[in-house]
Amino acid sequence: MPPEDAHPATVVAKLASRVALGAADIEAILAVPLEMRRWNRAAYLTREGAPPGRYCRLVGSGLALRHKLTVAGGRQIVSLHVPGDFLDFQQLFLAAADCNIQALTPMSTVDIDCAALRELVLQHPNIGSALWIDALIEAAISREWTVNIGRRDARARIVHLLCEFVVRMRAAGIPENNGYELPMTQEQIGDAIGITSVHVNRVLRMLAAEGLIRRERRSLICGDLDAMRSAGEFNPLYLHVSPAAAPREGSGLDVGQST
Amino acid sequence: MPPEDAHPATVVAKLASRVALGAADIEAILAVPLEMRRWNRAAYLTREGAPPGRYCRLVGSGLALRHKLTVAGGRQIVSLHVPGDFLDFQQLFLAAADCNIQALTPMSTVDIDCAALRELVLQHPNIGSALWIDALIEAAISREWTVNIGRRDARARIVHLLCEFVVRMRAAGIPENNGYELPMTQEQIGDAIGITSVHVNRVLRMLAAEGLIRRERRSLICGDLDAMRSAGEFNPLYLHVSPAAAPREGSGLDVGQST
DNA sequence: CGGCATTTTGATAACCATCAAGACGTGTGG
DNA sequence: CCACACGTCTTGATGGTTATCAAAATGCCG
Repeated sequence: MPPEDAHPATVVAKLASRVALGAADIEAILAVPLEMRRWNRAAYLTREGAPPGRYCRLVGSGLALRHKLTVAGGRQIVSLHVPGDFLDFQQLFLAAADCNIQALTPMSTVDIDCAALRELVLQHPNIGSALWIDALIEAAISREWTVNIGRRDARARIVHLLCEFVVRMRAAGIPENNGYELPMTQEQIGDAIGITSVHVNRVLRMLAAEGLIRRERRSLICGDLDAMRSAGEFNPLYLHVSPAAAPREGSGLDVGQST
Repeated sequence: MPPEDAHPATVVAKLASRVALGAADIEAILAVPLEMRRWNRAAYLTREGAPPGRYCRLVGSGLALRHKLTVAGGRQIVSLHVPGDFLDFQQLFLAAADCNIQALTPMSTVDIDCAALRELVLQHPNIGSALWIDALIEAAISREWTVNIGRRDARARIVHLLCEFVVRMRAAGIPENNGYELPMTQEQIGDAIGITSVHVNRVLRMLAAEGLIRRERRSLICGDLDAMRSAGEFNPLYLHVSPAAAPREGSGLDVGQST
């Protein structure tokens, strides 16, 4: 399933989706050395506390996540990353990673030399803007996760997670194939929304019984999107997807302004 | 209590704390028009959904917070901001605010013209780096809040919040006066860590009975810092405070590398 | 001094965690 | 191709943490 998409065009396309690039920008990007790397499921790309590595990576194909472990042995997944997402801006400017980065599925990354990318960001305003936008959206997503975990019940949390996943996959340009499958185990879902896998199981079968979701193998699929949106209190404003990029009115997950 | 500290030196000092500035950088900063503004307690600086305003602000004195409201009427505070913190990088690059910004105490902000700051960030690599560092640390804090809310019980959550507050105030250079007072109501504390004010009350009196914290008026004060750190599973790595900036070994809140 | 926000306390119930054990599936190796 | 092993899912029983509701006490501010 993961394609062989590791060339510079990936990076150009990613940045161009955020901001208009000039010829000089594109030339500069193409001049930066890139590498593609493949990762097995569950492979660690970075560990908490590790000093910056040589590369700053973005997801080429597949899915990644970041998580932190608590002293008590608990685990909290703090973010999910779809193709096109940068994984570790921290590498560029901070002295240590504050969380673990792990492959959720078999995946590939496009690895950019940190020093070169830092130059690109700091010397080319358009590229700098594009990365700023990415980082700020990531921060907004993180805040919404906090809200989700802090102020919604288990049912709404799961639904909200799924809604966000669908909108982000669409915005990333991943073609839909009878819905998007979220390939997480029930334990991983629990770790993402702050409940136990046992409770995830019970809520999931309730949702399936209601027809809100479908379940296949190790995956979840959105069923009734409109119902999902209201059940999950989902308002995609925080994803800052441009209306142009958000496909299909009436699909139940429009990007509107409503409060 | 809030001083009259709105001149450019505040901004220079803030940025210089993150990265070494050259003469040209400082000159550029000093050339940017600044304004100081005062806010009453509970005043809204920004509302969710609002388009970018003219100014990007940083806290001069006092405390601010950001929060989001849920459809069900709940409220989640997603961040707390101490003097020196930038409040809304989003203004610079995104089309709408994704959460509300509100004054926790009477406070002042240093307001920087957005266009001018954007120029500064994109044209001056050192200044760009400084803001990147700030934004990345803010993101790391947001992730830790997610962990706190998702995977710790009410007692540890409160203690963790207090520990973080102390370290951040110290790092911000706020002089300590028999400990730092966190001036939040029990309802606000509940909204920050995802529990109800009633439960906050019960946990708070337990903590006070143990001597872990002191309570005065509408404030909380750290008592036994070493005990706090372990009770809150607090590891300040994620705050990325440079060891040099972290005062006083043995104070119980050292910035170490331990997992 | 009065009004209002905040804190406090108690009683009850909901939601979710925990523990345990069995069923199911999926991938691997013989 | 089958058998086995292991991860994942499922289910039940029980208990704990926290929410909810209500009301009184306290303290702050004008």
